[in-house]
Amino acid sequence: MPAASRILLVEDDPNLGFVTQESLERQGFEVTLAGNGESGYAEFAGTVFDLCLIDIMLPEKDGITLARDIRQLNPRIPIIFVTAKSLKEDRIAGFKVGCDDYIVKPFSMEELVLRIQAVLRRTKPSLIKSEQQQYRIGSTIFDYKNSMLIFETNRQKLTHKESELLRLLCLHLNQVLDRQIALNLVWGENNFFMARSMDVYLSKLRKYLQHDQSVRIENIHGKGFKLVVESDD
Amino acid sequence: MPAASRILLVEDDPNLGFVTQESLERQGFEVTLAGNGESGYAEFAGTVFDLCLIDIMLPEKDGITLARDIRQLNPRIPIIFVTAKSLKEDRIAGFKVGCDDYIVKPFSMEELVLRIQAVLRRTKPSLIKSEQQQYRIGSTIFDYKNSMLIFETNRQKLTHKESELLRLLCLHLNQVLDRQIALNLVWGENNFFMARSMDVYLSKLRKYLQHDQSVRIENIHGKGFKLVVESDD
DNA sequence: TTTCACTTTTAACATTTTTTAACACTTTTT
DNA sequence: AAAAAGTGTTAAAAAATGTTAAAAGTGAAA
Repeated sequence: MPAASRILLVEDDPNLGFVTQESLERQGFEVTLAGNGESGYAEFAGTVFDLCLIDIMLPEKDGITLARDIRQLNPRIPIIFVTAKSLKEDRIAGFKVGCDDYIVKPFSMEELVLRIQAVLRRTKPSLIKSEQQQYRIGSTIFDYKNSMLIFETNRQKLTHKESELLRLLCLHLNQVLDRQIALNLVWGENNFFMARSMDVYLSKLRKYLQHDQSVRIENIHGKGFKLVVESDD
Repeated sequence: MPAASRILLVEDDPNLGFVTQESLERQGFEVTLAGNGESGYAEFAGTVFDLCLIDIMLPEKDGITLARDIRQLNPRIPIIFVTAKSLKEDRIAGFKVGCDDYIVKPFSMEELVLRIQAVLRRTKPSLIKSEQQQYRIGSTIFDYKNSMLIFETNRQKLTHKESELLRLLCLHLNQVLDRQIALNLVWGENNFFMARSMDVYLSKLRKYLQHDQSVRIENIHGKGFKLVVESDD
């Protein structure tokens, strides 16, 4: 069991800060919360972190400046920016290239956690090497790395999007996967047509899994989807 | 471990300037940022640099003038120009001859870094001598320097473009190589026909590598390609 | 210069992946 | 109950990719 990833969270809104800290700690991260850029910098200078989560709009020392200063200390530290929706396109284009990912307020903890894990998986593979590349869905095996579903002697190759969506469902096994989150993470955007496209993909995944009686993809109306596996204990 | 390459970046847009500086520093370069031609010239006169990255459109002293003045001080310094897309063809043709490479805004940091490395490799081979000239792809050896693929007793000579494309894939081993970036770097332009041409090359590379069961070139629809090597650990 | 060998691009056609449209059905709201 | 919103499914359309072969380009040798 690898040590927990250490996250520096810099957020000036105390409420959002506490809630985020708690949620991330519940997910097994070690989180240090700083309320402004100055103390964020001080924390970073004094401790070793695996990732920084920085609000762009900070009083005094803004997030981008802080990120620059932090990178001065450690050029390779992964940084995720938190931005308000109101930011102009060009401003976004500007900082996009300077960070590993970004998330738009208001965001769900679930999406945040998934983004953090994705960044850590890319940048510090050793930290989450234990992450499984194969998922067991009832008596079906989902080989994510090779985009393959294996049931008895049948092998079904999956396309990239099928594979990404199914992986998200697996990560939420027997829990609800929120529609918006899935759209943001797999399709990158969130409009009517992409939503319909996702429905088509869910239909495909259901077809691939239909031979396995103990498995189904349920819809929670207005919320999302749940990959349900009946336990045969 | 060679010392970091020192880059003089002259860019008047502060946001883009900072972001670019950060990203390059993250890649291990030492970057000095100047906000206009005058201070750029002053910096160059006072310090030793390995490469200059100059925006064409600068207030007061424009990029081309600055480059000329800099070359007066050091005729062999590599220069990369940054240009806006709007520039007229003839203007581009004009400055192309005066620099080692150029990149069109908006660009991705990934592409910029690859271009810088390519220029340094050409002009200051000693600075990145540590760069490997041979890549291991599964049980196949790719000898980039000699444009040769070696598998057991088979040797396959590669053409220049085959070799460049394969090298890019190797640099992104098990990661996605963006289509646009590959096109910009290997073909220099990015249109329908060049894209089709690249597909033909990918097909050729697949054929060369097909004997090696642990190697494949995957397509990520709409994104790019990934050279995947199954680890046999 | 012409020829030859080789590289690269273009064209053509097959296939795969993704999106869009259409229609039936379900759930929630009014 | 009727209307509206949401979902399930299938098929068609559009876009992207894989592959092969012919055409065009290139440079060196005869």
